[in-house]
Amino acid sequence: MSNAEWSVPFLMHQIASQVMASVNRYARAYGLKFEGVRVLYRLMAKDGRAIGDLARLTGIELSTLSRVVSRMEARGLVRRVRSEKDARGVIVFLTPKGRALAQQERPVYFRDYEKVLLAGMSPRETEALRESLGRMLENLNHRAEPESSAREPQRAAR
Amino acid sequence: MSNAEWSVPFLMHQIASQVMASVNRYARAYGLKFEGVRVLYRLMAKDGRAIGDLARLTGIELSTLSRVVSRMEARGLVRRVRSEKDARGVIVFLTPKGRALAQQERPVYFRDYEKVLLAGMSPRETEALRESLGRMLENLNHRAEPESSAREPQRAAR
DNA sequence: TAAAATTACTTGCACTTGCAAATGCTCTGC
DNA sequence: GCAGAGCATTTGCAAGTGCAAGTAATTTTA
Repeated sequence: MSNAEWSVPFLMHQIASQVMASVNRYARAYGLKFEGVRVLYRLMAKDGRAIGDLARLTGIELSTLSRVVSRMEARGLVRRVRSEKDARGVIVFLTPKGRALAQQERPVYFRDYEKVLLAGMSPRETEALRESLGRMLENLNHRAEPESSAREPQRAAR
Repeated sequence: MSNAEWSVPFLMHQIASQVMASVNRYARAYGLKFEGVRVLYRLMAKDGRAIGDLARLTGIELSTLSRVVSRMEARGLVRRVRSEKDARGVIVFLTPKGRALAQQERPVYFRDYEKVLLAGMSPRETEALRESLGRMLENLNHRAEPESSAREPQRAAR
């Protein structure tokens, strides 16, 4: 029975957090972090989204995302517009500047990091990997917490 | 050409950060976060490690880790001992309490989260996945930043 | 063998985060 | 058509984070 540090969740975390740290260092030059980059790309795929939709799509916590968007807005990458249909909601749009940045930096995240990670793998292997990742994401979204299997955290050690 | 949000680094991040958030919520009951859990497990595999080694192993930033260890120490889970061989170094040991906690909670992270992620996959598929993850981790550790492929971040937009 | 460089951590600081509470809208039932 | 419930988002606050600058010990170098 191998070490917990080699379980899939830990491996994923290890890899993802290293990539994220690297992206953060890189993206600092234009005032973004990984989360901001992700928002940019989501808006590239479909512009004009509610904050809550972005949060659900990216898995970023709502209040965090609200502030991420604020910073992006301050940098002129996106713009908030109060929804006309429902004045509670805020719709986020890319500005031309934001669009240009996404276009310009896309290869870095989309191709370069992927290239590093997938180095030495066969197309068959990367295809299988991509599929497994998709599956895991679905699994997560359908059953977020693993309370299925056990007790609640009941110790109030705080 | 598909969307950047479906590239491997992004997928990994999405999955890992959701798991991490879930672990954080769960582990809060006994005052830990994912990083603390990881330290616990690393020490279970081999007790008595230098802070720097732990940082390298886990990929956690050194100063962050130093403080993670401080908090764990304050909770009585680990103990710092100044190294005798090299008085610059600090060796971190599990306390009985820390060991007990790791033992008790291991299934949650080791089995339960893995179960959620891997639901519906064949043994063959999970084996391939595990191998791919290992490969990616190696790739990262051998070539951390993707500056290989392109320009430096030269805009000083700050 | 003493200054200089290096290593191993820790700390100060400015900033970011997540939760909980607040704000400001909209819908429901009566 | 208005009180109360329910949403979408923002904000206050108490931690936590990463970088840069310390501190302290060791190794290198001249």
